[in-house]
Amino acid sequence: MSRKDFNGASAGADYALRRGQSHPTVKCARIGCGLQSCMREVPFRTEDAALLDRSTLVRNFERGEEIFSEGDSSAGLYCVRSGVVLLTYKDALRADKAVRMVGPSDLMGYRSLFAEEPHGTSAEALTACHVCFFAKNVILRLADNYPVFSRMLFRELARDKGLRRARFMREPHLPIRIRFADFLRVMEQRYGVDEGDGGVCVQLPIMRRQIASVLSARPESVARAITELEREGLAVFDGRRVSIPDPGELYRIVDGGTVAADSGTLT
Amino acid sequence: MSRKDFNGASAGADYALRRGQSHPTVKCARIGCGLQSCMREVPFRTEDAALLDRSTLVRNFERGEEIFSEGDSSAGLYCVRSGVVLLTYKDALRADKAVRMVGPSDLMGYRSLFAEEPHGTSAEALTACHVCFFAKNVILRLADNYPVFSRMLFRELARDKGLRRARFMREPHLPIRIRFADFLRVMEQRYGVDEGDGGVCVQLPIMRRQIASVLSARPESVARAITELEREGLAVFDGRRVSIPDPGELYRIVDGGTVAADSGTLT
DNA sequence: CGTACCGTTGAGGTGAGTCAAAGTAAGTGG
DNA sequence: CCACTTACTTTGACTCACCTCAACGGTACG
Repeated sequence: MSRKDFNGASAGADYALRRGQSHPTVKCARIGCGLQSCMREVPFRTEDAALLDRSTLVRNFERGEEIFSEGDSSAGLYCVRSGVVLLTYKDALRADKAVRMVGPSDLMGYRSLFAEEPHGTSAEALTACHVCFFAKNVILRLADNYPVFSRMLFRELARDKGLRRARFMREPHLPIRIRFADFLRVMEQRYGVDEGDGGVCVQLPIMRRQIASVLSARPESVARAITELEREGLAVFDGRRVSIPDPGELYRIVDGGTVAADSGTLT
Repeated sequence: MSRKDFNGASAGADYALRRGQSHPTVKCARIGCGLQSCMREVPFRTEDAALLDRSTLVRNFERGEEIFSEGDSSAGLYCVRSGVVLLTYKDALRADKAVRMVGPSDLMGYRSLFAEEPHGTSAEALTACHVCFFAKNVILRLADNYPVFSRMLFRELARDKGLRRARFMREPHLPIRIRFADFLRVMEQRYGVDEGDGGVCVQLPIMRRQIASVLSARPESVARAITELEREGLAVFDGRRVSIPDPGELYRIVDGGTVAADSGTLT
C-alpha cells in the first residue's frame, strides 16, 4: 500500500495563519462533507472562512492506499467525500481489526486530533475515494474562537453519524448471520436503490474479503451467510449486486432476536 | 435495582445561573475526580468556579444500584470518586453487553451530554461507590466560555483514561485466556499491592459473574481460565484475592501472542 | 438447619475458524 | 479470439474454543 501525505495542507495553513490574510469574498466552497451543515450555521468572520477554505485539501486515493497509519501523529481532520474507508488497528495477535467504516461526509481522525495523541487506527481506502483534509491548527483555532463551532463539531463527533453505530461493528459476539444482515441494512441505507415493487437493490462498494474484515469474520463465513440468506429467499446475490425483495423481513433478523428473547416468539 | 436521581443538581444549577450569584472566596473543593487537573489550569472567574462548586453533587450508590439508564436523557456529567461502575447496553438479543468499566476519577455520561441524545448505556454500580455529578447546563456554559476548558475536557474524553483501552474490552474475539490476563493487568494497575518479592497482590473489586460480563463471557469460562492460570503457576486465587508471583510472566500472555505471531516463538 | 447465592467442575453441543480444493471472473499477452 | 495467469469466491471436511446444561461444594444469613 502506497501512501500520500497531506503535508502541504499543514504548511499552507501555517503560512496563512502567520500572514493573517483576509479574503472578504471567498466562500467555503471546498468544505463540503459532514462539516458543511455545521459551517453554515456558524457565523465565521470572513477571514476565518477564507482561512479554512484556503487550508483545505482534497486528495484522491486508489483502492488499497493508506490515508493515515496507526502510530502517525495527527495532522488534522479528515472527511470522506466519496468512496469507503476502513479504520483498523492491529490487535494483540497483529491481525487487522476493523473499528469503523467511513463513508461520504463522515469524519475521521478526530480522536487523535483532540487527544493530541498518535492515530490509534490506520485508514485504508476500500474503494477509490476522495478525501478532504482540514489542517489541525486551523480546526483547533476555529474551535477555540467559535464556541458554537466547537459545540457543533463535538456534537457531530459524539453522535458519530458514520457507519459505526451499526451492530455488526459493535457486537462481534453476535452470530455472523445477524451481523451480516445488519451490514446489509447499513449498506442499503447508504447505497440502496428502490426497485418499485417494495424491493431494494444495493451495489456493494466492497468485496467479500473486505466485508469479512469489517465483520471481524472470515471470507468463507461471509460466503456461507450469503448462501444461507439466499436459501431462505431473503436476498439474491449476483457478485456485488444484492437484491432484497422484502427489506423488512431481512432486517427482522437483526431486530427479531430482540423481540423473541423479550416477549416470546411473535408471528 | 433501585435508582437515585441527581435532579436536585440540575435544579440547583438553574437557580444559580438565574441568580448570577458570586462567591469570591469559594474553591472548587468538591470537584475532584478526573476534572481536577483540568480545573486547576483553567483561569475560571471566581463566580464561575463557585457556580461549578455549588451545582456539583456527590452521591453514594450500593452495589447493583443503577446510576443512569439506557434511554434516559442526559442530565450532566458523572465522575466516579470511588468504586467501580459498569456501563452496559442491551444488545440485539437483549443481553447486557459491557462497554466500559469506570473507576475512580473516570468520567462517564459525556457522550450523551455532548451528543444531546439519550444515554446509550446504563451505568450500574458493581461495588458501593461515590459518584460526583456536574449539571449539564453548567458544564456546557463553562465549555462555551472557556475554550481552554473545552479543549482540555475534550482531550481528556478523547484520551479516555479509563479502563476502556484495555484489550479485554476492545477485542472480544481474542481467547478468554488472553482477555482475562489483560483484565488482571488492568485491575493490578489500579488495585494492586506490591508484595516485596516482586509479586503483586490484587483484591478484585468485583465477583466472577461481573468479571464474565466485562469479558463478554460466561462465569464458567472465567472459572476455567482461573484454574488454567493456577495450574500453570501464573497466579493464585483465593476468592477475590489474587496473588501474582511474576506479573511480567502473566502479562506475557497478553503481549506474547503479538511477538510470537510477528517474529516466531521467542524463549 | 434450610435457603440462597456464589463458584467450580464435568459432559455434550455448536458456531465459526482452518485447511484444502474447485469454480468463477477479470486481466494479459500472443 | 483464445490460452494463460491471477485474484476472488464458494463449498466441503475437520477442528476447537466457548456456550449450555446440570450437578456439587462452599459460605453467608435468616
